[in-house]
Amino acid sequence: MSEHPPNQRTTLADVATRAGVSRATASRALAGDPRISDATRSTVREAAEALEYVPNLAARSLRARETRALGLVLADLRDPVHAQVAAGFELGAAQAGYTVIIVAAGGDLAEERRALKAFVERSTDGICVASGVIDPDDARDRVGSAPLMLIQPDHDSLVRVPGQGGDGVIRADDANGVRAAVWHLWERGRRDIAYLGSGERATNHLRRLAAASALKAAGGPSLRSFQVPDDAWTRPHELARAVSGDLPDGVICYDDKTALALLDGLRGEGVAVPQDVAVVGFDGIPFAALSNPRLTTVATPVLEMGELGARSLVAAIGSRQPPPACLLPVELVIRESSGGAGGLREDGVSQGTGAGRAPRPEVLVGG
Amino acid sequence: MSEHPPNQRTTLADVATRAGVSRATASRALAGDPRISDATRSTVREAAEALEYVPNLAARSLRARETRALGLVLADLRDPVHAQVAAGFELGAAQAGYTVIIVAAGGDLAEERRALKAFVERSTDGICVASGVIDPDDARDRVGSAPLMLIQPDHDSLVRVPGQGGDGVIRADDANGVRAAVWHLWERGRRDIAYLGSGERATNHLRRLAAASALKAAGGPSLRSFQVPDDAWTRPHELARAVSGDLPDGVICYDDKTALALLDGLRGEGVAVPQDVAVVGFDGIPFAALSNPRLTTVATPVLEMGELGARSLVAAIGSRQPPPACLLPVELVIRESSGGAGGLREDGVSQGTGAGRAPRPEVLVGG
DNA sequence: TTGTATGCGTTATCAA
DNA sequence: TTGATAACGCATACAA
Repeated sequence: MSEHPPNQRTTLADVATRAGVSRATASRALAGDPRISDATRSTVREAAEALEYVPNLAARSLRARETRALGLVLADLRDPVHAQVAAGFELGAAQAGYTVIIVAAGGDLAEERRALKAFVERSTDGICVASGVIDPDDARDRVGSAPLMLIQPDHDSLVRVPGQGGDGVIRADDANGVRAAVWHLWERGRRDIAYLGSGERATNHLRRLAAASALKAAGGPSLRSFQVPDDAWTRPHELARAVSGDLPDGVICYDDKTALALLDGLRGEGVAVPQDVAVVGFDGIPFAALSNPRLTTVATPVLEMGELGARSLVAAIGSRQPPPACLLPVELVIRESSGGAGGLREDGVSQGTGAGRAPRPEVLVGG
Repeated sequence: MSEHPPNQRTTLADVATRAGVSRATASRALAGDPRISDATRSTVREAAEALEYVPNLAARSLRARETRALGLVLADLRDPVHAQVAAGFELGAAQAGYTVIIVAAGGDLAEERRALKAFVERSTDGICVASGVIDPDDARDRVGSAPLMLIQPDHDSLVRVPGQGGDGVIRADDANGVRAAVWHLWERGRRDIAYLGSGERATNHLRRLAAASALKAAGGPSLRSFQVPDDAWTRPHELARAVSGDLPDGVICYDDKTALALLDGLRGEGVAVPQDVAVVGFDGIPFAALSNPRLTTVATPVLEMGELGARSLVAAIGSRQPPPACLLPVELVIRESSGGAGGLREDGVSQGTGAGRAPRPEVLVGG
């Protein structure tokens, strides 16, 4: 506390001095306090302008006990789905005047915990975990009194709790989407249907279970199942070989990345899609509409989920109520990889996910 | 300052009290100050543990004049390239113990300025603008004394300044990459080469100019040129129609999104790639390796650029030196859409960009 | 309508 | 080795 590196930032006190008023008055004037006379208000504003005053939010936060910042933990920004969620979250936050701190935890439990701790240290006004592997209850414990949202949590407890999940959980209706995919394949005459799973976590199990039960309900044989590692999509040959040995006539993939890689790999094997096998993806990333053949997929409203996450947090901050749970509808987008729309037009690519913005009660079919 | 919502967070004072020491001692003990006796240190640590003490970074920042936070402005997280840059930036920041505030400015100048202001208000220790449209000098003015990095700035001044650009500018060697693409097409016997530009900003012009001069240098005819809006990739038909009316035999696209959409659109028009026209993209996004035909592209080290951005900021913060400029090499990845590697093996998809991590002096060819 | 004084939770200075 | 105390920059309760 002695070296004055001469470029100290101008502070409220400087503004006050220049305007010839007290710090309190300067503060109130800039805050738009109605009790301040127009004359002083403009004097102060001019002084602030002239000195290029920028408020110090650390100080303000300390005093006001709010940071106007939200924390977002996610697995990996490189993944188009997570990036989309992040984009929506940032959008929702920005609209409400909040800034976003993002931590990529790589699907690692310890990292997720560290991220939560970082957010608590920074006193973020709200915290969101997207696709987290952390136990929701554990997460709730760690965030203290800050409102918490969980978007598509990937923890086992979710498999046991069908439907919405607890407070503050935003989920897509994965089960319904997978069901629609199975029905679609069934309707196209496919009977030897397989689920190609990637990763070993809860959402994967959930989707597999949904596929199995849908196939059973349709009166089909039991679901075939393939399981590949998380990063298998980076090795299309391997992916295709896993499936082509005993080729089903329909494959529902864990996600679009995997499905697109499978398409690529199958082409290498000389397997024709959809003639030899129909392929369905999951997520509805934009590139699913640009593949050859174009990919039939269960589109989830990822951007909307992120946006809703942020909005819910903001609402919870304002109301001091816990944010509600929400189950968002998904949409089966039928394209070439499963034989096409059959008379209906196919949908094109869009900036969004292909899913409608407004929650709708049923699984939608078509584009 | 009177209502005690009983769940006040435990503060350092609480820890000190419980440990029976002064706040100063508690602070030093937790900071690992060597002058504190082992006995008190552990007493304090236990107290902190027992009370689940979490330091308040706002207070610390206020006092210490550093936030250990970095600000990142980018256009849109939905874009795979920007998301990749963000991922690299977050990675580099996290490795150095910094957290990242991200603002998506949508390529809008006013938003970018607002973002910079927000970062200054939050006293981020360093600021990075990725693909910003803001004038670099303007940006430097606005960040005050905080170190600033610019990753692939998209401002006209960059067209005029070949090579590196000023301090703190990280660029990929776009011009060289485009040149390599032109040579590649030329070598494959393509003569009627076109550039398909998207957007109206500087990087687009830069790439077009590079293509034109390379074609001229090769002794070819003058470069044909198509220009489509930023979001044209969401309308593949339109994109294809723009080109197919007077079809060139080689097209270099502004980016991979556009190239992939073009592939899709051309398929609709019955145009064969690469037989009728060779297509080259730019960026090296993972899905470029999964298209059908797989996309030849100029791969840029996007993840590395983000990571380098963060590292450079951290270095600048430590050294109080302005961060240096850096021009990163790109890599022409030859795949099917331009006729394939011709004897060389083609590369597969990888998590990264396909470009080498270490800067290398020349444009690389092949996978 | 404005000013005075205090405290938000830390860390650093100085003294013991 | 530790403690008292003063800031950091701001917003507010209370006085005037």
